[in-house]
Parts: sequence; C-alpha cells; structure tokens
Amino acid sequence: MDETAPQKGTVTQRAMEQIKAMIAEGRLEPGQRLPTERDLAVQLGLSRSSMREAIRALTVLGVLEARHGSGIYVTQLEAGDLLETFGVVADLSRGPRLVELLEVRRVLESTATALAAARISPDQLAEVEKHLTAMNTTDDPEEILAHDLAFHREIAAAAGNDTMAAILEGLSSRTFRARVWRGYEEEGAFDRTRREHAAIHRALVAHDPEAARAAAAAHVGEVEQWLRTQLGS
Amino acid sequence: MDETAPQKGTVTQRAMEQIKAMIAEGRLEPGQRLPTERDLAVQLGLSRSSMREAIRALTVLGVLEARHGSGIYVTQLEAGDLLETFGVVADLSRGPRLVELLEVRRVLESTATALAAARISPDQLAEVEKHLTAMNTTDDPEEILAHDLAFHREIAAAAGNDTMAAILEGLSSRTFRARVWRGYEEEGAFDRTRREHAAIHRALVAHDPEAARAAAAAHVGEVEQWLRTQLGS
DNA sequence: ACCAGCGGAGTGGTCCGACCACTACCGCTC
DNA sequence: GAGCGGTAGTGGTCGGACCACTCCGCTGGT
Repeated sequence: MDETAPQKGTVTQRAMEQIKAMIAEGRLEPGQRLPTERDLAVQLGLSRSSMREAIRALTVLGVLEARHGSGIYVTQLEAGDLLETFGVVADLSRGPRLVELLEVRRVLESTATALAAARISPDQLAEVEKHLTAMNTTDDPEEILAHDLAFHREIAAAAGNDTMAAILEGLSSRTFRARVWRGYEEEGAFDRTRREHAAIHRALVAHDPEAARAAAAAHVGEVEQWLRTQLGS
Repeated sequence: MDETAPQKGTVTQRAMEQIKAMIAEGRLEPGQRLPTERDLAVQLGLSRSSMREAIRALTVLGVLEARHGSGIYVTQLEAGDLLETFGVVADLSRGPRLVELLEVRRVLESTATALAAARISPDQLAEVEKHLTAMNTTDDPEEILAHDLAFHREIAAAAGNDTMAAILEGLSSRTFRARVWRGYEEEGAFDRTRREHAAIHRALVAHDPEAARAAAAAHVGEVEQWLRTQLGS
C-alpha cells in the first residue's frame, strides 16, 4: 500500500525530473530561490549526496544556478542559459560532423542575416560596423577572430530571435572556430573573408534580406567547402 | 612551486574540463571504458563524491554513459547522444520562446525536407509512406501524433545530416508537440495537416527540393502562426 | 568435453556525518 | 548614520560505509 511508487531509474534522475516538473508546472518561477540542499533532500526523500548530483546536473543544463553561500536559484530560463551546452557538441565534434555543424550554421546564419537585414536598427548597424572596421585594421589573428565573432553575434541579435542567436553562439564557440579557422586562414583566406563580410554589411545597409541571405550563405559555405576538401585528404 | 595550479572554479568543474579535454585530445576514444570512479578520483586529486558529480554532469550531457556494475564509458559521441539535452529546452520553454523554437524548426525542417527530396531512396520513401497512411487511417490522437513524429523523423534521416536530424528531434520532443498540438488540433486542423503532409509527400516522390522546401515551411509555418495568435489573446 | 548454475570480486548507486569556504545579515561601535 | 565585525546559514568538499548490479571464472553435473 506504499505510495512511494514506481522506482524508475536512479533516485538522482527521479529528483531531476521532479524539479524539472516543478518548473514546467510553474511551481518554481525563473529567478526564484529553492530550498536548501539539505531541505530538498528531505522533501524528495533522498540523501544530500544524491540531491547534489541532481542539482549539479541541472546546473550544467542551465536550468539551475548555485551561488556559494547564498542558495540555489532557478535561472531566467532564457535561450542563452539553456543552450550553453550546445558548445559542448561543437567542442567534441570531429571529422564529418564538423561539416554537418557548418551546414546547420549556414542555414541558420543565412536566415538570421536575412531577418537582420529587414529589422536592424541604426544603432545595431553602427555596432556591426564597429567590429567590421576593427577587424580590417588589425593583423592580430586573435583580435580578428574576436571581432569576427562579435560581428556575427551582433547580426544574430538584430535578427530578433534569441533562440536562434543562442544556437549560433554555440555553433561559433571559441574552440570550434579556432580549430577550423586555424587552417582556413593560413591559406590566405583573409582577403576573401573581408570581401564576404563587406558584402554582408552592404546588404544590411540596403535592408535587402535576399542579398543578405545569399551573402551569409556564401560566407559560411566557403568555409564548409574548404573543410570538405580537407577531410578528403 | 606547487604545480597543481590555478584553482579555477569548483573541483567538480575542473574534473569535467579535464575529462572533456582528454576526449577532445583523443586520449579517450568513443566507446572506451574509463577507470573506476575511485581510481579517477585519485588520479584527478579529488574525492569520489565530487568525482561522481562531474561524471553525472557529463552523463546528462551525453558525453559519458554509466553502466551499473560494469563501468563508465565514453558514448559514441554521435549527434543524437550529445543533442539529447536539446529536448530540455523545448520542455521548459513557454510563451514567446515557443514561437522562436518553431521558427528555428521551420528553417531547419524546410531545409531537411528539401535535402531529402533530392536524396531520398525508395526504401526510405516507402517508410515515409507507411507512416503517412497509418496517420490517415486512425482517429486516435496519440497514434496520429506518434506517426506524425515518425513521418518527419524519417524525412530528416533521409536528408543525410545526422546533426540536423538530432536537433529537429529535440525540437519535436513529445512533451513539446503534445503541449502545442493539443490546442492546435482541437480547432479541427486535422484536415489541413493531412493536406500539408500529402503535399510534402508529393514533393518527395517528385524529387523536387524547392517544392519540398515550400511545403515543409508552410506546414510548420501554419502551426507557428496559430501559436502567435494564441499568445496575443 | 560440455554446459548450466553458483558464487565472489569488482563496479556504480546510495547514504551518512563531518568539516571547509563563502555569503548575507544583524547588531555594535564610533 | 555609516562603517565594521561577528555569526548563522548556505553551498562545496571530503572520507567511509554499505547496497545493487554485472561479469566471469569455478564447480558440479551430464
């Protein structure tokens, strides 16, 4: 007659599901503070050790945030919080899957750039231009890469779809770009990159979505094709 | 003089980074078995409790897999393994972000369907048709939803980009579809859905990528627009 | 020689209790 | 009233103990 029920999986997994359910059902609001680890363990009927594993897991998923000495809080549950783990995929992918990731990025990046062309504000455009010129007036590869990332990040932000922007952010994770671009840029692709960025910028200024889509697709497609040939050898 | 170094973040986070680095550097191959929790804890210089938290975290990220009584193994690191967490995003998203997710899905689904139209094999096409007819010959909403999911899953698989298919799988997670479609289908959208699926199928049979892209975009776009109006009220 | 069954060694899963590191807040001092 | 110091409470870490499960070799029979 025991009501403690089904015993699916480990106690830790069950605890994770319960907390996720509490959030999904609205019993826990974004930003809200949870009971202490010790109290939660008692409430859900497990040890603090197992409770901590559940909390840690939800923390890396971007659902919870633990502040040492303060407490455990629900994140804002925004796209950026939850999609941070996307970077792990990019970091651990090799070979053919890198091409697949670039294909996904090409599709999303071209769409985001097209949306940005239609919606971008003068302020946002100025920010894009800032990174564009900064990228063209230095020779430090590290700095170029940083402004390159920022250039595309600003455009993605201007597209108005935070989720899409967060995914693109993960697909452009620092280690990912560093690995792929290291070889790409060594082959003197800087000039081509500059021209492609300029084309994207022109389309944004003209508020021409189709031109922006084409320019962005070509931009990512270049890297994609280069990587395809690399894998062949 | 101590070489143990910088002390960034918690010991658990450090352990996670070390294991990820071992995999990224190729010192741990997919499918390979790791040392025991106890040995790992000693090697990385932390307690078993903290080590377990790191392992649990990497487990939910789809990087490691723990088999009770057997050992800890590196997953195959395929797209499906690493992108399983994507479903959490869909499960915990509400309001405007649901629309954003559908927008991302529309972009990817239309591209995947276009790719599938060009590449799909007779066997794969037969599988798609199986779910299409099954979907049209039953009235059980649960069964319809299941075949609907399988219909799109087969198409995504035929597109030949496992990463894209895995992302779409996450965007179509059971709870996500159930929540959105519950209301959508109640408004008598079954017939429209049937027609749209038929259009997608025709384009696949004709191996017409552009028609397939348009049909898929319209299909997802319908739900997207419906959801937009719902949020307005 | 074969194989079904048993058992033990080894592994992840869970729990406990203690202590450390840090934060927040209250009350005291000036 | 502002600044300061202490203290209660929080998450972070540790070590050890025991449980549940898997795997494999041994045993005994056929």
